[in-house]
Amino acid sequence: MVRRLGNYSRLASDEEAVIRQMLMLPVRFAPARRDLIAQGAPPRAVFLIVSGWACQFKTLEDGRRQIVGFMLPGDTCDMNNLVLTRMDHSIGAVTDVRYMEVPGEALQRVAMNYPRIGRAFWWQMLVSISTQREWTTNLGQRNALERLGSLLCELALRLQAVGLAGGESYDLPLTQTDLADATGLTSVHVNRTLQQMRTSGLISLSGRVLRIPNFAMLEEASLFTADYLHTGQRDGRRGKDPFEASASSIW
Amino acid sequence: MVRRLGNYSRLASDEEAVIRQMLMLPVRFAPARRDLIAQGAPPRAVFLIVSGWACQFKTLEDGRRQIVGFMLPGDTCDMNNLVLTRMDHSIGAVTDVRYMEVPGEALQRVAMNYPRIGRAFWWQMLVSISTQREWTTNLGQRNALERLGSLLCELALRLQAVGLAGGESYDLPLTQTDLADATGLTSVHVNRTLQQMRTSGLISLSGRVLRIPNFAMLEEASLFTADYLHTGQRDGRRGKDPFEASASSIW
DNA sequence: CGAACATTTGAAGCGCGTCAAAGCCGGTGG
DNA sequence: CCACCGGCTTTGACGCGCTTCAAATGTTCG
Repeated sequence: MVRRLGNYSRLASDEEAVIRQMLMLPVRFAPARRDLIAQGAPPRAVFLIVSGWACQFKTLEDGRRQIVGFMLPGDTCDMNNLVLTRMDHSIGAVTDVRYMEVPGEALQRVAMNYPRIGRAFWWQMLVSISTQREWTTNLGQRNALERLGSLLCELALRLQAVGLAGGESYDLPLTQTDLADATGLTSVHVNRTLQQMRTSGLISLSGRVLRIPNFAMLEEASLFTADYLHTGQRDGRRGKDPFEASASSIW
Repeated sequence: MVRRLGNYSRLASDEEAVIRQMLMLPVRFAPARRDLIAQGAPPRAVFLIVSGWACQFKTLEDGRRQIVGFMLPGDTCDMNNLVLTRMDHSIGAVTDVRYMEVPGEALQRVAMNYPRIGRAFWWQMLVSISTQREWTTNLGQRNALERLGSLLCELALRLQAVGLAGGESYDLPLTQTDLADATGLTSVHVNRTLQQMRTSGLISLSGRVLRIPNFAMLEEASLFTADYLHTGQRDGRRGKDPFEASASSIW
């Protein structure tokens, strides 16, 4: 689960041990659709997703809702919690979620004492900013098909990075309403656009299984490039999954 | 200029001195519309804006452009540069810009040795994530008037935080095309929407001077809330500018 | 004074939203 | 095992917000 960090900075075994040590924490549970923490609440810790999907979202006064990011297993929320005094967004469970609440001090201490780990935290935080910028661009410049396509590409790569997407398909537990809230569209239009993507062979989606028969084709149709995920290539390590071959075209 | 940091964490005079020391760097210059650094380039340092406005933007393959944030005097870009290997966005000068390139190592060293300063950096970074989330929401959920209104509110508060907006007006060097690229609209529609905002008395804008006669009214019309800027209230210090009175209603 | 650029205006069209109703489940209880 | 229910998906008709294209009108600055 916390191989996420290993993705960013190669960790020695003692460093891994320290992390595992830090994570000797009770595993909490939230059923689907329950909030882990709500906008406006005082933050209490850093959330680490153990299993299931969660999402970060903001709510406007009149009820409109924007999902600003998804949290997959191994992801942590930003460290908002260590410094700021109020949550400016909520974190909600998409599916049943098992998670931990890691005390800020523990994180800070470990990050201080183990520079490589600290560096991994930094990396993670920068990637999350970068991703947020990409979402901004997604909503500002892309049309419905491109938005959905880009989102599905991002999820594919992120899931695969934690071993939850093999081959060319993955489990997509989002409803069309979730997709709508994430892409700034209506669920009706998401539905129609997904159908269009199906008939043009970009994806197949039934039940909760999404299949992307030709990743490169979807990337192109969506104007997706994976650079913003900064899937580290600094030390020459790359995955060998079929997915990645095309995703890494720009590197 | 770097009272920005002081906004986040009250700094002792020796800490201020250290920062000033670190900033004994040549002041560089970029004319309006020139890029400070381009997407794809290897990052070289952290940019600190001394005077003028810059913007961060992403460009899609087909030329569409999304401004993902503005950098005002006193702002630094994120520390992308210390960790990641490629810029995933460009930084461009909106007006003539004077700026510095602060070496990553210097920043790191200072942040390590002076915890309060380090904390201020953290704060700044978290605020920038938070702002990016707000922009995502802006583009995803708000209509043209609300998007423009929210942007103008944000700029008002940020300018005022560095002493560049007094009373109820400020200098807005953005063209309508810039506003369009930032809000995901076309410049034509920006134009029409601005007119509507003028006739309804929300703003007056001529030349480069923007006036917001009634900040609270604009906030309400735009569904703007300033919480995401996290203008620290942790130690009871608040500004006393007329602007702020209304902006802080939710606190 | 004239070129380049920013703002403004008009007319026409399309992408996406809205509203509403109809299928399609999976789950629950009798 | 079936009846029923609530939530998700799908479909249709219609309308509006915003885009597109094009041209006119400032405005700035060499």
